[in-house]
Amino acid sequence: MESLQSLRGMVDLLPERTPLWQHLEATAREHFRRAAIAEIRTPLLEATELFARGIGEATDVVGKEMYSFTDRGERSCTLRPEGTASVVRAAIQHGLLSQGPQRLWYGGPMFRYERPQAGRQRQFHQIGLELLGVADATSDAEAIAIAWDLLAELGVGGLELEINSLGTPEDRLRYRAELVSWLEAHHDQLDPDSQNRISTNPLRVLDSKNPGTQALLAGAPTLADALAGESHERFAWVRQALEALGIPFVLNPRLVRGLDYYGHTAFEITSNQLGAQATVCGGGRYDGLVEQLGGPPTAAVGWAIGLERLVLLLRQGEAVVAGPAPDLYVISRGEAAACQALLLTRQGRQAGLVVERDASGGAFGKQFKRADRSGAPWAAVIGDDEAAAGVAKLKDLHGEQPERQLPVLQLVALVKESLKAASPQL
RNA sequence: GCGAGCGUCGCCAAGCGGUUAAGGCAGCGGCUUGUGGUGCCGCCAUACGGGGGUUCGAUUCCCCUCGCUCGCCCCA
Repeated sequence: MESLQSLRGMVDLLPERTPLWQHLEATAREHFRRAAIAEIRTPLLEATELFARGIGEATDVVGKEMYSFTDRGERSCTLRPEGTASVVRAAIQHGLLSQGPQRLWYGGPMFRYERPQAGRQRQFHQIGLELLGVADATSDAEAIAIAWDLLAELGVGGLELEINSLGTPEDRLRYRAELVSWLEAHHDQLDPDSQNRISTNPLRVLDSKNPGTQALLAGAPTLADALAGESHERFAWVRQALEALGIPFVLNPRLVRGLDYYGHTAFEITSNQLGAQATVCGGGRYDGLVEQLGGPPTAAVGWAIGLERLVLLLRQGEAVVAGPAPDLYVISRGEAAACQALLLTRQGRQAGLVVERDASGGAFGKQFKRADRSGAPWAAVIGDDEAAAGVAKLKDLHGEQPERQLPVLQLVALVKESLKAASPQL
């Protein structure tokens, strides 16, 4: 038989890696708990229209990166490419917004049909925060602070927070018109990609990586100049709040987010150690989205962290999280002994111990070899004699304590005692 | 969607036109038929991603294809 492989861009997370992921998820959960943010879980599959309306028809994500198909009921369905649209949809659908501001987080897989490369997969994982129904500038800073502190606690160094203001929809419309006419006037000096974007998504020309274009852009009208006075004031408040919190940031007037729903504050947290995909966390304010998806006018701000990229950074810092070693490794030989060993194993587990049982039935020598490799401090040995007597031998694998023979319940209690002595906080 | 590099055992990796296709790690078995961590011995790719071609002969050269990796685009 020909063997099968996972689909392109779909990655298996092997047992060696899962402890690190669990650590990361647990840390994130704890930060959300302390920030009084509740978890929301929404389906992976949504109506295609949700993303078309929410993210924007003209964006790359919607235009060419979605996993869409028609189901048996002739509905166009899409595997979610991001989390915000679903969360907003759920909040509207269940009337959450009439119950006051919603502080929500989510996590899980997202799907985008792209060419895989460093820090980019077709199925990838995000955790994200959405604050719905909060309009004040300090909430923007609060959202950023939660992300910043989480990344800091995980031990990710060398991060940079970049912020910008995209202003109101009117600001952007006005600026867009200015920029387009300027770009058209300089059409011949632009790189081909940027020339195309004049008609598709002119704001994105601003963060072109083409050096010639970047140099040229120095003379282009800036978004900051196009902002109305109120937008300016609002952005000043956000910066002031960040300063008050002691969170360092750099202004990046060229920072333009690729999803249509962003306005006012936009930010990214980047690392120079990630290769081409430098953004670990991206987010901003999206005051118009709820209404656009059929809900009441609702101000909102949020972000998402890419877990694969985070893991990349953590692994560079050698932040290795070891899997758990068992407290007790159970060895047996013979049918009656195996049964007794299983009983001991279960009693140990019921008492809260981590117990691994060797089911090979092989030579004791081999079983001890595996016991040693498991890292367990104790081994319990049951052969025919012990099985007949209803006892087990307890062997100290790390220390020098002599081997003892005792009834299984006492053995479990003894191992528990020894662990308590080793780490009193248990 | 475009560009570049790479594909030899579960992992790392030599071989670069004729080899029994090295070696290391892991795994399995034994020395040690009931006691580990060391050591020693044995086993572990008719097979070099797949398909064509060139050649007396191809893992080694050429073409196609698939996959991986990195970059562009885009984004977390």
